Amino acid sequence: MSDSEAGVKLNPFQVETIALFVRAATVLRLPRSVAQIYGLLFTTSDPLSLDDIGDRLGISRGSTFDGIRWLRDLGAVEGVTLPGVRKEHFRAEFRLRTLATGFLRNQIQPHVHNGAAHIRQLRESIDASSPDAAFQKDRLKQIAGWQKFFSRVLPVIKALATKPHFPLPKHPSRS
Amino acid sequence: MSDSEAGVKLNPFQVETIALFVRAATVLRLPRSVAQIYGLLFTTSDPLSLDDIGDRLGISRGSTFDGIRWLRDLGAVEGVTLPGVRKEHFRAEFRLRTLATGFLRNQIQPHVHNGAAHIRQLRESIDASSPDAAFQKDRLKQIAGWQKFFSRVLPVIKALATKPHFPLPKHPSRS
DNA sequence: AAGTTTATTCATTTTTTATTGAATAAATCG
DNA sequence: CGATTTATTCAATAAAAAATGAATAAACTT
Repeated sequence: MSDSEAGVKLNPFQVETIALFVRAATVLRLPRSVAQIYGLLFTTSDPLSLDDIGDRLGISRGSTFDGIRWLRDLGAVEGVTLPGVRKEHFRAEFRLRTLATGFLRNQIQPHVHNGAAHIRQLRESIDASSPDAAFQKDRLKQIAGWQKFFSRVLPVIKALATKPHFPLPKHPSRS
Repeated sequence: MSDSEAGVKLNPFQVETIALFVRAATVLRLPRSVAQIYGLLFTTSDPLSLDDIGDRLGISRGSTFDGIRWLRDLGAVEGVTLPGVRKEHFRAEFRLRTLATGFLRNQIQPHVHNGAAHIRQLRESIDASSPDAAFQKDRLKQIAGWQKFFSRVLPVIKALATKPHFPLPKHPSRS
């Protein structure tokens, strides 16, 4: 579906920002609608309802709901209850630490954790009496090293995302 | 397609390892065949030809070729010329630094780089005379901050992957 | 409680992505 | 050189993922 239909309800800044997020989502292979929804909320100062969102983006009720759920699970969107208004409304969370933490927690961590169990299983598949055993043990060691790397690098990334001024090569300070 | 057909030509360690890589590829949303090929080469001590690979995995010539090209572009596989053998053969590269560097270079860096140009374009979409201008400038600042974060965090990951004993910053408890 | 609005599910359809394999090109050999 | 093997392309097909929207459930109102 073209964006032109939705475009009439969005200002140029929103159109451009949403396009940027959609490209980013493509890189991360996340659903387009998720990026659209986040982009819309990110560029809208007041919280929006599900209907508001679907209406302005021209996407279906189901996609809107699924997208909001995905974003909320991640911590990228939070629901707000407006006084005297029944429909739940939503607004974007955009602190880097929250986004990074949620993404790592939901999308990455589970797999890294499962990986440890799979490595044990891998070890058992080696036939010690085979002439390949030495070679296979070597490869297994390699995989275990990768696993270790990932389990250590994730907290570092998390820490970097949390600290606004993380220690790195000197750079011109912001004005 | 089921793996059973291919399984008969693979030992248990290979079957398990390939399954592990296929799962990892699913997380990274990379094509299954790429993971299969890498897994096969990783668990085979001697280099294999395109025909060897397609034959043992039960995948087509085209997929095999595409997968090898993808892996070779990344630096995860290297071609070797065996003396007196016409067909080119391939073997897996598995140093973490090479893999990480290649992945970042091919899959991530280009987009981060393009991002900088897109942010400039975004700035021009703000109508300074609109009442939203201040809000939009604020959001733009936010996006620019993310961009900065990514452009700085990538080299760090690269560095961590390169050093076998990387220095884990003693980060103070978050507040 | 019934009536109404809002939230959620999920079987179907659409769209996107990956795979196939026959056709073509390039390389190598006698 | 022509014959043969190997490498590469790409249009067609299959498989996977995302989007749709009508149906159902839950929440709220009077």
